[in-house]
Amino acid sequence: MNTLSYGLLSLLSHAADSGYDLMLKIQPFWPAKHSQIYPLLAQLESGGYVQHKLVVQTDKPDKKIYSITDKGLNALRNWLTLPTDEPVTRDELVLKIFCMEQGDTADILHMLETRLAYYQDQLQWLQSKKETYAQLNPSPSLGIILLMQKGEFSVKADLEWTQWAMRQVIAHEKEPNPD
Amino acid sequence: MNTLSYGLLSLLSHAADSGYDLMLKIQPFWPAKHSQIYPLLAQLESGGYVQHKLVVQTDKPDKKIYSITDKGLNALRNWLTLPTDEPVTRDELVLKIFCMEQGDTADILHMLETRLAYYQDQLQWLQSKKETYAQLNPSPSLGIILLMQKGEFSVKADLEWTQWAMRQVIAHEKEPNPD
DNA sequence: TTTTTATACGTAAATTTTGACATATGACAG
DNA sequence: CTGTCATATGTCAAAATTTACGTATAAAAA
Repeated sequence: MNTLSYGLLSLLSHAADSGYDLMLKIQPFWPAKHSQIYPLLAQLESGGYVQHKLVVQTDKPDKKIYSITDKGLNALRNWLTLPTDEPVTRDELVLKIFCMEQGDTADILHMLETRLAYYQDQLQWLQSKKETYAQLNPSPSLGIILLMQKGEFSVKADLEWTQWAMRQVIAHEKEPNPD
Repeated sequence: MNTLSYGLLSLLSHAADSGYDLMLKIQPFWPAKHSQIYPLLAQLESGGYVQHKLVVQTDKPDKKIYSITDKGLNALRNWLTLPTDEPVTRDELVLKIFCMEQGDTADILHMLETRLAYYQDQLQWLQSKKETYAQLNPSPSLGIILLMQKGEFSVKADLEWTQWAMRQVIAHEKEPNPD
């Protein structure tokens, strides 16, 4: 039982879902491809943590709807009492910033612009999620509210940094020698 | 040539360094164990991107000091012009928050307290780094300044969220039924 | 009408990352 | 004087993750 397995159980503790949709929904929290999700769900099922029923669809391919079992819920509750790993972030951009003096200012600015657009998309996505969730759900889950807020705090800080960094890079280019 | 390889070249573009110290220095940007660093440095050397000389020490074990070659610098400069991967963050805490309703409030609060201490340590480390760097270096590298600021923006946002989340959890516990 | 996109599942190979095992020196604490 | 810690390098196995290969349906776009 690795962290991704618990992540899947965590999603399933809210509602039963297909492997395909679990894969889509877990992306913001723990990026994983379907080639990792499907075998893991089979493994969880063989361990008795989840079970599935086949749902036949006419407009789309048939799917397997997984639901969490009592054993799965117990495993989840126990996991919540265990020490929590520190977060891990890997960002190619920071490695490039570290040696930015080696490259052209235009390339660095282009990289920062692309990243800015990425963060803006993220923020828009978050805010639309927030709206639709508030509309659909009368008594929202505290956990989901906390997570949406975490995302917003984080992306806004990244967004501000990117804009600040772009200004710094431009200022540095215009005034390379202050004497 | 994967991202970690470029990360090592990026560090080496500032100064020659040992595998051990490169391993320590790259942690904040791209976590990696020495078992990953040493073979990669050997691979980079066989590719002609870096070279090393043995430095004999009396008080400590001997070490290999790696330096970047012209070929390495060219590879680094080319890398700066290529598209940049999106950042990847994996945080067990957010998966736990998602199903926090399944556990005890005390366990969740304990998790958040531990995380709070972690972020406070990070912030302290960053600010001490900032000071020592400013003192040691008369003309600081723009890249390093940008990165230290990025870290500070990010950790401060995480810190604020954690404190906010703890207040939310406490409020939610005290007033579970508003009617 | 052909191609692309989204849905939906699956496996196999390659890459990346972690954890364990291994050795060695000097300092420092118990 | 014995164990632990920081330094320093290395290999090997296992686990986690990504990329590629593979099938299939239906809608939408080109």
